[in-house]
Amino acid sequence: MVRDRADAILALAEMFRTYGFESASLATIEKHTGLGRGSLYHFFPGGKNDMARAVLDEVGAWFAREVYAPLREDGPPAARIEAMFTATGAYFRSRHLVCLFGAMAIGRERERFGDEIRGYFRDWIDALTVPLEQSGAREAGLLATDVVGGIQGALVLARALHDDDLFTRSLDRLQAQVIG
Amino acid sequence: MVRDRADAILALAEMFRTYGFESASLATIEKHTGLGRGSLYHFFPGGKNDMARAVLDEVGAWFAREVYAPLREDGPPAARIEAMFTATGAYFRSRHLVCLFGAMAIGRERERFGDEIRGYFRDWIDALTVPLEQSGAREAGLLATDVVGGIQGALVLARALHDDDLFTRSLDRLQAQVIG
DNA sequence: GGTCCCCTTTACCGATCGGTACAGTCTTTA
DNA sequence: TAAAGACTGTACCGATCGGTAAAGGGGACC
Repeated sequence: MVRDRADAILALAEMFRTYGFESASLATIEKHTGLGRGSLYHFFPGGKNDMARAVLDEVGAWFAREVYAPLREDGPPAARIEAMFTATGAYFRSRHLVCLFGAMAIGRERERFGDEIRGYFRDWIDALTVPLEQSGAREAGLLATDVVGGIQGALVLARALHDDDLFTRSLDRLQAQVIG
Repeated sequence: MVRDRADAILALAEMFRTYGFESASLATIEKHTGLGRGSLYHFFPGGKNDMARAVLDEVGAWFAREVYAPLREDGPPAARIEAMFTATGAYFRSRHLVCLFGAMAIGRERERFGDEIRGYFRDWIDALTVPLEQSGAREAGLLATDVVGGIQGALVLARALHDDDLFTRSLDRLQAQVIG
């Protein structure tokens, strides 16, 4: 089960997606991670704040590595954009259609983690702008904003309507909209 | 200040937008509404659950009256769609760019208020589908889904980036996309 | 004036909150 | 084998949580 800090971070991320950051109590965290209070405060001396920061770091690093960096690589822009949709689609589908940064942006956590949230979306939009521009799109920056926003909206709507396929099909339409 | 139940509901809605439903404590609610605990439980015998349901009812009724119904009226479809963007844009801009239903869809409140959340978005999409279809759009239902999702995404992104104008401009682009 | 009813105030409840303290148990290293 | 450091279990802390009980205030109506 949970063996070290890295494992704990993954379990915490899953928890925060399910319960939300503020509503995830330490008792619930203990139960879901299998870690006692002493262990939790050993790995995260700052308590829940440290846990959230570690989770956001992990997720942010994943996106930087698996999404943002590939968007800037060489090769056909359309293929890179398609890879982004594939990667992010699979990511959120296997994570209850919750984007932790998006959820925190909507809630009060925005005050505490504003910089991390802003950085996540800024980096995503900036990275997506690159291949869009290379593929000859006018206003690539605005288009990238609409695509990232469209993905976030699809998450909200799919969760609201309990319709996982809606998310998949929305992403398909977004993709078709930017690459023929 | 808060004189009756209707006033209280407006104050509660403002509170839930700021703090989120689960994180808004009764102490905070007392302070923001100016109502004592006895008064709150007099107006809302079921506690926070009743408060949330009353708030969702009020918001839902507002959208039904000010957004969904006008979308189904007579007249030029494009004008009705434009009116929807104007009304919802002004609504969310004056409410901290938070959609209570969207926020609850992302969070754990979805379990408790799933029917209300689902109804809100279903009604919105269904109503928007009408003028889109009348204006000759192919796949009007899917287009309506994308527009409603786009608005939700714009809310998330604008809050994440602390950029109110981003919300306005995103809505402008969405509008231009569906009505020339 | 008396009586009802809507609303409010206040005190209180057990449960749970996030966090701390600290002794104890492993595993690693010398 | 001994010491050290990484990790864990448990008891505990004051504060706050959502909710309840009951007495009192203040008009409206008879």
